[in-house]
Amino acid sequence: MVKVHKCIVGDESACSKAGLAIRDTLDVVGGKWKLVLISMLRDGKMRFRELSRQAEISPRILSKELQEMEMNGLVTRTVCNTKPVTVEYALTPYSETLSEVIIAMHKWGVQHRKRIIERV
Amino acid sequence: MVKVHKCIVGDESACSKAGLAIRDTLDVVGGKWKLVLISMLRDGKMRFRELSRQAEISPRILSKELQEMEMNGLVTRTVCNTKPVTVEYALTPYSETLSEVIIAMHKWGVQHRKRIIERV
DNA sequence: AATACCGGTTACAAAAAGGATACTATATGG
DNA sequence: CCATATAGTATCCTTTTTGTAACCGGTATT
Repeated sequence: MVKVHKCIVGDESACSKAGLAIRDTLDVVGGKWKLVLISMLRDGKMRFRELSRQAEISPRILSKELQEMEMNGLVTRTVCNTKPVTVEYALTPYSETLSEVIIAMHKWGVQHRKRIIERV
Repeated sequence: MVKVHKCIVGDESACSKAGLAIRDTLDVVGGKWKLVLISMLRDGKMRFRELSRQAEISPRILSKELQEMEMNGLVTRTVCNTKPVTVEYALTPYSETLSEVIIAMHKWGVQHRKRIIERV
């Protein structure tokens, strides 16, 4: 399940110009939910239902997203021996390499919202 | 065409937990192409065909993406009085507020690719 | 006239993403 | 026995996104 874009050797310029690195990142963390979920999990581990409710994401999609993120080494899935079985999702250390991205996007979202609202 | 997510007043916690700011950012700059195009335009203005060829993006999609980015104040479109009419697309000053995001994603893409390749 | 380049648009098709609903199975409390 | 809660899965369907191919109007070259 390794995803990296083809890059012709010696064609560095074209590759970098076409935003190869950006596309690699988007392959792992693109889409509507992954960055949002990671952002939420930064406050601490959460259970499936909890994530589903707070993000308002359907179980089907949530399940799929979490599996993909697990495969990419971004989250761990832990089954707990509780009365009704619960499952905890938590970020891995590797996911912390994404913090710059998350923080930058969070900051931008906040300032952009201000910009939009202030000029009503 | 203003896009910001609803946020119930006084419900700050739930909103921030659900990654509201991240979603706002993704609304403007999410999808397969916008960040790639901005990243390319950071090296200087480009014409329509140039962008289309280098990014390997079809004219239809490119046109749509550029229009959306123009509406969001991220790029400018300038028609030039040349032999066959050419059109230049360039980043706006506002788009520079995205540079942290772009740089972070670029860096992550590069390091992630390394990580993937080194453990073949 | 024929060709080719520019910046697109139109019509159509395919694929990916997302969502609604119901349902599995286990277990607790009433 | 019934309701509720847990974590999902299965099925079906709609929406969004992306792509392909052809084409237009204009200009320049051959």
